[in-house]
Amino acid sequence: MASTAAGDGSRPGVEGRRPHDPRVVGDAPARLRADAAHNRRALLDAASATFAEEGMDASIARIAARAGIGKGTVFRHFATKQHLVVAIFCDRLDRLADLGAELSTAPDPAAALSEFMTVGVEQQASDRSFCQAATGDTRNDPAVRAASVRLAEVAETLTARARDAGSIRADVTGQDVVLLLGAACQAAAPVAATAPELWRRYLALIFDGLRPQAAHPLPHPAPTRTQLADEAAAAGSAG
Amino acid sequence: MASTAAGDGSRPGVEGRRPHDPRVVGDAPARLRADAAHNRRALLDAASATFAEEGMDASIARIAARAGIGKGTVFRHFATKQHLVVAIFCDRLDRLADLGAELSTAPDPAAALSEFMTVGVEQQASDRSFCQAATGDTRNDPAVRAASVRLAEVAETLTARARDAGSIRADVTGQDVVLLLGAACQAAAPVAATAPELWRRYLALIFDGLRPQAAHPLPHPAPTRTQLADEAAAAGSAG
DNA sequence: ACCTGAACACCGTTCAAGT
DNA sequence: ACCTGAACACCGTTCAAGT
Repeated sequence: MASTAAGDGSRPGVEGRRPHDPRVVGDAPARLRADAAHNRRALLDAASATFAEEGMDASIARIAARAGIGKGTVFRHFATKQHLVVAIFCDRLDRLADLGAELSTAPDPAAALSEFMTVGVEQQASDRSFCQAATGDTRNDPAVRAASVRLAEVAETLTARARDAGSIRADVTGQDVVLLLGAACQAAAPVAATAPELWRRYLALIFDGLRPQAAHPLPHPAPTRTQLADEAAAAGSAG
Repeated sequence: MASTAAGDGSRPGVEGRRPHDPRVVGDAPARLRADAAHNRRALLDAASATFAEEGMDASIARIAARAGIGKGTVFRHFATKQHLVVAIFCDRLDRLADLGAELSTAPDPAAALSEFMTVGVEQQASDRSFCQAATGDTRNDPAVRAASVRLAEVAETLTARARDAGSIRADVTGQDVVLLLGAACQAAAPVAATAPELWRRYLALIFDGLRPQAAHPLPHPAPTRTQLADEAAAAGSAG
């Protein structure tokens, strides 16, 4: 339905791996032939919509058909289904970070933080694949980690401003805020079909927990900025 | 590793479907032959441990091998992989409900609710399949719905006591409490490998949101007790 | 350089043959 | 009544053949 697109094709470096693979590893936007660029865009659009509707286990065949391309073409653009998921997931994170950056100069810090969180949860709640990707191996991908770090930095700016204004307790970080987006989404997920706006309730409840009025000492320190990177190593050695 | 078991085989009715299938649909514990009962137990133990370690996409072949039985035997006991997941998931829910029932007569209502939530999140945080099951189609299974309803009722008892004692805000229900368990778990999940106890931080943060001190009006009503049942119908017609 | 569908490997599920 | 592994269908991935 929605013609919303994932990515703009400007970061195709990380995914494909073939003998004559034209894609580069840096952020230089490798020039694609016109038909390839068109197919890539159609693929990302189809995948984005299909994953949102059906979750991460939607089949590649369905996505390829929806995009009007052959199955093989999917794997020319993305070495693996996982890489395709990563590209879309990163795009969502980037978009939210962009919004956060805009909001970081808004006049009311508490309202800005609230708006940021609201959009973040809304984005996740309408996408069946988002929570799956956030929990699964997807988060260990380098590109996802990079996008996550940037998102956490933007969130930290928003959080610091709200904290300085006294709207938010002192012991909460931007990383906390980002992680709590998934929390609100997950709480509402089991009843999403009958109460699609329920996430607003749990976001509000969680936001009340961020306020200074009810603050009790937290039993565990906030995750560090590099902990997500360590996470990948830990997962690798554990698997 | 752990010899923890899922279920006690006393509710085998819902899953299997074969020509000479001996299992009944009610709660009468169909008498299994000694070898069948033994295999069933081994299967549940192996599946419980494997799903916890590797998540829901662990292969049936691995589980069967771990249990020391043939692949075919798995499907004699559970018509589908999903049914196996359901059996284990229900058992987790039941165990938590049991704990809640015990805690409902504890002297300190707020401490009892906190203890209930702590054990609930702890259980989920150490099980890679739990969040997946809570988000996926698993929750639409009738047996899961029944277990969820019972869990919500127990939680409501605990919540009502804490509410009456003035420890918890008036607009929060037992259903909310149950859904927020998944929230705390999900928030911590992305960093679980490097900070396995991080969920304590988010549970504490969420619990602070339940206190009356920071309460602001909630923008959405609590889910109703029957909403989970409606959920299954909605999901069915939508798919 | 890029596209494609046939071919391969893997996994959930079925079933005929065993005890 | 129950167990088992070979057989089937499906899906992610590869690759030789096309333009």
